Amino acid sequence: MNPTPPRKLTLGQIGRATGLARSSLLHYEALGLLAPAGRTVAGYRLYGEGEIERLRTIRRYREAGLSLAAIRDLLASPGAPGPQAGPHALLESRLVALCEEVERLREQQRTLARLLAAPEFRSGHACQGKDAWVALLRRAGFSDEDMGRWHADFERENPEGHAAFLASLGLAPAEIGEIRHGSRDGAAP
Amino acid sequence: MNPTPPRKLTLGQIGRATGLARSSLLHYEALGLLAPAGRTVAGYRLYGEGEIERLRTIRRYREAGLSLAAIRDLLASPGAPGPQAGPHALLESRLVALCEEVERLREQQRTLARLLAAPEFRSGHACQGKDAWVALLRRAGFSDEDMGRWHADFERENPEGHAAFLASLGLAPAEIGEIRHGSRDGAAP
DNA sequence: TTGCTCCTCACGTCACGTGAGGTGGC
DNA sequence: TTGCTCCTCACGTCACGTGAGGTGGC
Repeated sequence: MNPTPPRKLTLGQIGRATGLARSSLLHYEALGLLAPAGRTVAGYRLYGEGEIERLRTIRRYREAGLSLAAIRDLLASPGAPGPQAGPHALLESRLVALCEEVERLREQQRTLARLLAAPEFRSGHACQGKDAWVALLRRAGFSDEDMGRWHADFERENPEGHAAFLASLGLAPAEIGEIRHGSRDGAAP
Repeated sequence: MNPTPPRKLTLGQIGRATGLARSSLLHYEALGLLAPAGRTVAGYRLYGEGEIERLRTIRRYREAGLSLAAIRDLLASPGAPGPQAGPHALLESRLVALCEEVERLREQQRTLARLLAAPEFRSGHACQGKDAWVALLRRAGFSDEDMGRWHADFERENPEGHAAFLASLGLAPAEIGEIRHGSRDGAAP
């Protein structure tokens, strides 16, 4: 008669089933995000289908970078209650905030490239040429446009330093002038 | 004779001079990154030119996203000692690691967009149309190419969901087919 | 005397990770 | 009996932020 009673999982089992660490699950429990469905006589936590679903939802939100506090609010709100603070608005604001985060990291990359271009770092080391430099920036995710912007910023804030750096890459004077002042008159894409 | 004895600064003053919070300076001191040049009789910390320079260096590295431990190592190493772990290699590896960070955040953005495109979030709310949706993704830093990739991923992993979402934006069937299957035969860039 | 700055603990933040010391189940 | 899993504290991580309670300097 009973259509296979739903199998209950222990902590480690539900962790593996949802791809979360045991410590994470215990942490969620401590925060009131997720309680086990019950316990065995020995005190082992037991979880059912509902908990698995809830954990999958939590995991999705975590992958979207939401804080556990935000997730608690989202799971608590039935539909879309408040005027501004509904779940929809929360996800939207996170989406836009991530854009600012990305911009911050890209700024850090530009700062690092500037540090690496400084004489202290260019001298002692095995002095790399242009190709190695470009390859490094490519690995760092710089597009052609990013590189152009980076050179323009460098030129604006420290023209002599920029020139010295380009020379240290082993570039010919003509090429240096082109990069510094973008005299690409004759070239058509 | 004395060419103006170098003015010593207190904690708050050097904080303002370098753009760092008092708590940060105290923290750096606790970690052994920066010690005051001396103290007044009353115990006030006093900093000189050397400390200002050192703090500016620390700040530059922090802006590049280096950890305080990494900065300690950088400031301790005289030139480029080890085989791999020199300052140059450290900055390079951070530069590349940031690229992976950026990719992670962009992945979070795609996840969020998928969540916002789900029926739960499309229904209850004031159902926005195509323009509002595109504007949101633009604000989040999505390029045309990013949007194209996002739709392609969505289509691959959940074709019906994708179709339903596009319909909920108020698009015409022809437009929907175009986005789903990229039938842009007649268009030339 | 009134603000302002400075001092030294010491605890909080965030999402867990990592033992320590002990027990249950096959 | 041997592994394996589970339990409950409790402290560590990272770079600070934030008081609490008290003192110096103009």
